Amino acid sequence: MTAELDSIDRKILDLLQKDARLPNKDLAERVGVAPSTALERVRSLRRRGLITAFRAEVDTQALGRPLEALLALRVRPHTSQLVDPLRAFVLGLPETIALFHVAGPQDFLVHVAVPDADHLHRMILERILVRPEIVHLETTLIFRTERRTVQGPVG
Amino acid sequence: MTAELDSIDRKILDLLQKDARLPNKDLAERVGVAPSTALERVRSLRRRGLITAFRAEVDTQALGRPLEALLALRVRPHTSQLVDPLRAFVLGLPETIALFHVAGPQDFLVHVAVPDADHLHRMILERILVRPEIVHLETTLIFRTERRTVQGPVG
DNA sequence: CGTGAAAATCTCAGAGA
DNA sequence: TCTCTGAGATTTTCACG
Repeated sequence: MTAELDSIDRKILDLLQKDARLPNKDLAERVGVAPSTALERVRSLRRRGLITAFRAEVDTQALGRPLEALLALRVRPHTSQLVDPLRAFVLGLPETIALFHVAGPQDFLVHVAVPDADHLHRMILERILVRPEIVHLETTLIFRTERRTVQGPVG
Repeated sequence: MTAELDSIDRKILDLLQKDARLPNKDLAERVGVAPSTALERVRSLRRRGLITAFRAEVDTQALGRPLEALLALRVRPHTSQLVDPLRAFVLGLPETIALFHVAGPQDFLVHVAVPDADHLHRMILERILVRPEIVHLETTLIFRTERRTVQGPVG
């Protein structure tokens, strides 16, 4: 079937989340199968949609954007006529890292990385708040972001 | 120096964020240099800390955890004696995808992926709120998460 | 799921701009 | 300092058992 994962699949997912470039030969050895088998497992995981992409992670600090923040946006009226273009707009901003469309009074959380507080301030005033559909904005500075690898079905 | 990026570096960062497994030969061709040069560029980007990792992205929905949420935690007293163990605890939860340590009254935002609302509910009651240092928790459901590739220095 | 061999790629030393 | 060429070493990949 489509969602059955055995222990080999789970090990592969774990290893490739830590290093997407792990050579197939090494991957095979670490999970205890032949390289051809590992290759087919990885392909299957991609086909079934469990692995969606292989991505390089870039350090925004090294890129000259050491300051991260979350912008909580309230959009009114909350219709797709307004929401869809806004989403496209936000994702088009070079400062944006991620966008969460959330339930509750704050409709969007925008994760941004910027060079400094002044840049953030100007960006908010000159590019975000000028949009009339945004009726409220709250800024939260991020001290630190940490990510985990995702394991299989929990609990 | 350490932070200078030319247009080739920027193209490489862009391409590898979209596909970390792009063969070096193809990468070289796309950015217009010899394979050996592309190889050295990528190594240099890693050495200089611009590329921090190559990771496979896993679909939490396909993994049986279709529901995402953000948990805003307030920790009191906000001392490293309490905060550091809490951070380790949260990052150890299998439900956790990411952890933001933020400024403001909500000290932490925990991004989680769970099988369903019931699981989320039980997790919060039985594993989070039982910790006495957590004096407040607010749950925000996520309808949709979207990520962008990170570009070079902004505006 | 594994074996084995062909095809493709990676990687480095050496040379050149 | 940065890049390219060329070729040997390694890996990827597939047909078949």
